[in-house]
Amino acid sequence: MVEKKKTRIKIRNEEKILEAALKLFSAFGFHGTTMEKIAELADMSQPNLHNYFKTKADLYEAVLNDILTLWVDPLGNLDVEGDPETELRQYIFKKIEMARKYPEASRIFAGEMLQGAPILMHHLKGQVRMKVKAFATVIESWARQGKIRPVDPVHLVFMIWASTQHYADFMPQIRAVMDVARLNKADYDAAAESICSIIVNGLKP
Amino acid sequence: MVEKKKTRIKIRNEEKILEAALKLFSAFGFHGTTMEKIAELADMSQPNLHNYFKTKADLYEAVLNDILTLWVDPLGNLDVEGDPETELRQYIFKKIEMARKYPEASRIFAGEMLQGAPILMHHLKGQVRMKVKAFATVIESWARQGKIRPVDPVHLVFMIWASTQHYADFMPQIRAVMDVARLNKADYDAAAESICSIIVNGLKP
DNA sequence: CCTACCGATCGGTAGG
DNA sequence: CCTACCGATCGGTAGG
Repeated sequence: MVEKKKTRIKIRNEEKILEAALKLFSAFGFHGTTMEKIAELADMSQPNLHNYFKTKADLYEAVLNDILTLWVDPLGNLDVEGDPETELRQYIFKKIEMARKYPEASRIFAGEMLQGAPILMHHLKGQVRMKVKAFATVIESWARQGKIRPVDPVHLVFMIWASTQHYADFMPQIRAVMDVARLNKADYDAAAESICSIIVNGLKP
Repeated sequence: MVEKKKTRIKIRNEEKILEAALKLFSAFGFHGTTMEKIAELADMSQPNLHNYFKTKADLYEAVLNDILTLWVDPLGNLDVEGDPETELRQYIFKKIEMARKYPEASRIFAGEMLQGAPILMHHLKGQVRMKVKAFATVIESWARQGKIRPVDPVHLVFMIWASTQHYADFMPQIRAVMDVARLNKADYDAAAESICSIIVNGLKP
């Protein structure tokens, strides 16, 4: 059997396809992306893609699943024992950093939302809701202890997610308004700092 | 000439087409929407659409232009003479109300952003930047007068836009997390109230 | 993994 | 404003 060699190439190719697909799907959406373009970017023939992913829809789902772990998981959680200011700052900076490092992932999720999240709905009701519940528990505990002002934790988490992901999803508007060709790390940090200062101060008792 | 009668029907049909196109483009994107489907929803034959809009791209642009006035304009502005809390509350509630009443408009803009805003870029560098400049002037004036804490006005306005539009653009996630089939007016108001309280308190000197 | 190719869909036009 | 239809594109398969 020469399976070993084949398998290594297969794995490499699968990665190349997923990478190319992520870039194109995030930039042009599902219907705006052709298998031909993905094949081109992955440096393969178009029919060959179907040896790795049966259909275009399968490939799209694979891309979504691929980034789901990367997107939802490493977010971590607030430590109820920690100081609200420190914990929230950490959380917000982590989110901004993800918008900076993985803008395609952010955009593909946003695109899914805009279209009603047909594929992601299942995860939204599972993983994502759990994340929010955990977040809410900590916020409510802090409020009870008088460490922060009482606030609806669900709207708070939406506010944080929206404000941070905005820097990936609405990039063209941000570049146009700020009049820069590209945002550098300092710009993202300044954004995170602004968001932090408003939210942290906004939650002071 | 029977032009008068014809014109009236033509105007009515054009409206029907634009309405149908807005719904479908916002739900499925440009490439995910077919002229056939638009025709169906507008209750006309597909070839007849081309009598009103030469190409699909033209129709799409017409939809964008149509909502641009509705979206950017009536936002109004902050009154520098006014009380920061009152003014910001009004602004945020107006934005949430727009997300509630015109979610399709919000989503079509978001979709455009995700794809790099090829058509909207011109307006982003014009109208939208002007709006931000005007907003920034008021914020900075308030900060100088000591009415609010100094804060980067650009990041502040992005924060407000992102947080409010989120309730239109990320509807599926919001419904899944809140575990409701539909958000009613009270839900939107509660969201606006949460956003307001954090931002207004966050800006207190 | 490639060449060749099919069937379906879609935007747009002709012609009345 | 309709019927009929064309040309191009695209996802996917056959067969080797």
